[in-house]
Amino acid sequence: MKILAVTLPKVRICAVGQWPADRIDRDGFLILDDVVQKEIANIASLVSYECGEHIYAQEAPEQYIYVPHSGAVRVSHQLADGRNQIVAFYMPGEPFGLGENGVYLNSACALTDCLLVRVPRAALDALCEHEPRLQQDCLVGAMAQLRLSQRHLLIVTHQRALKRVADFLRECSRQQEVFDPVRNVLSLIMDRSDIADYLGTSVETVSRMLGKLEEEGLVKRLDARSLWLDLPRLNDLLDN
Amino acid sequence: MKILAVTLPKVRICAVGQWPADRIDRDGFLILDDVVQKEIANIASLVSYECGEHIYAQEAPEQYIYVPHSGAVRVSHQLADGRNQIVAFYMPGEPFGLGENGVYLNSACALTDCLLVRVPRAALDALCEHEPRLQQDCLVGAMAQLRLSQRHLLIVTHQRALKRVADFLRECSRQQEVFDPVRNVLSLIMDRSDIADYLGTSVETVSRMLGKLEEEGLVKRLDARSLWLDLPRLNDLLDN
DNA sequence: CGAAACGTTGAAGTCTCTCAAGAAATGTGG
DNA sequence: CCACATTTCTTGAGAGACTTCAACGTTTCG
Repeated sequence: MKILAVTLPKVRICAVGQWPADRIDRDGFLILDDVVQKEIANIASLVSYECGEHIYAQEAPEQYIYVPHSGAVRVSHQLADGRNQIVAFYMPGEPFGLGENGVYLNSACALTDCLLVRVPRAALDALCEHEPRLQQDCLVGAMAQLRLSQRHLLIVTHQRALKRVADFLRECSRQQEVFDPVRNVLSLIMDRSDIADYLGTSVETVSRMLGKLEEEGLVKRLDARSLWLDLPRLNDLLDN
Repeated sequence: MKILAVTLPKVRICAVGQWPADRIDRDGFLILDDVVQKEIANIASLVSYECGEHIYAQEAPEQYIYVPHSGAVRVSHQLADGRNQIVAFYMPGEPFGLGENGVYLNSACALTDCLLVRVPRAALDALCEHEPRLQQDCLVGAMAQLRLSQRHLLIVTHQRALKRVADFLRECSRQQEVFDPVRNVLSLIMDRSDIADYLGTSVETVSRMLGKLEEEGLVKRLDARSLWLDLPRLNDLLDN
């Protein structure tokens, strides 16, 4: 981890579908007014992590909220028996760092090299006290995460492995950072075991389901991390 | 559904473990200051539902936030194939009514006869604008729900059916409304299929796992809805 | 009392996991 | 740049858990 001493870039918060249209800029990020941006800049810092580097650990004191500026982050929960549930992957603009009773609930790890905006929680809370607008944005953000979490639950409990994998690919293809809509090629930023841990299954099953999707022609493995997708047919599969 | 024309009781919001100790009263509810209570009373109404009655439907316009005053509520999500995932059960003091893009994400149904405090969302949003304290309480509440949802995911994906059922019983036994700690008897308010849909399994499996727990002496079925529990041994099972 | 809903139990079948081995990709040192 | 080690991915086979289908017992309620 390195704290960068450059001026903080504007905090960009991913906002599509959550906020009213007049609060979203053309890139799909939330518009914060200049005063708030400035006040955040006063308390936040920009930090960089290398691929694979640990950001915080489950049970560690909950000090910061993070917002990725570039790169991607994996947040997961370790169980007593050593298994691992990936709670979510975070892309630029998606805040993470949920705690409970002052400690982090999960651990976070850099999936790629990344730059994060890091905001001390206490200072953010204080700032929210006299910036109701920001407070509300936090609420809207938390509810968005709740919806995602509920959706995750639905997919993982009520779909067979094949659909889970297909759904995962579709969700990934929504992230413009990793999907080339011209060639229809998805560049996975995570390995098979991350996918398995996210979907609540095993690496072998993920691999087999990719094989099955490939047999059916819905997917083609260009290499392990690059997948050509037939999105219309994936949608068909998932919606019926 | 019946709208009751009595004076609104104090809104009581379940708060244990989420808010600082000085904001929680002796019964474990959140203390709202009198001004806020009054303003909520101005916009809220008290409504009653009979057991089994429908409260709102998935996809219906998101009009209200509800807080149970008495009774219990089941919130579930219907899938295209007709299956059902129960997202959560709500007991007195636990607000529910999550939406997205102006429509409810799930449907809600009265599990028992119940009284609910019903707050129009628009009015609540407006009230929050000049009551930062209330806004913050909403945020804290949303994060609590997010934690619950993540926990639900962990249990359902990473535990075998036996432990899922055991965990479910333990969680239920935390609700003083349904657990008699003297006799160690849990009164289930939901039927087997609700439990199955909550745990992402089938009624038959729930029944079999109860049988297995009973064989081991961790549970005794007094009747279908009344279970004697050996909590220490249930904890043992779950923590190892 | 009889019908209907709910709960339990049994048996067969399916899906997924685990274990194991081989293939492909990645990295390292000469 | 190549040989080798290591990691990651894929594929196969057997075992185990859960689901589904079916039947039967129990409770509830008109």
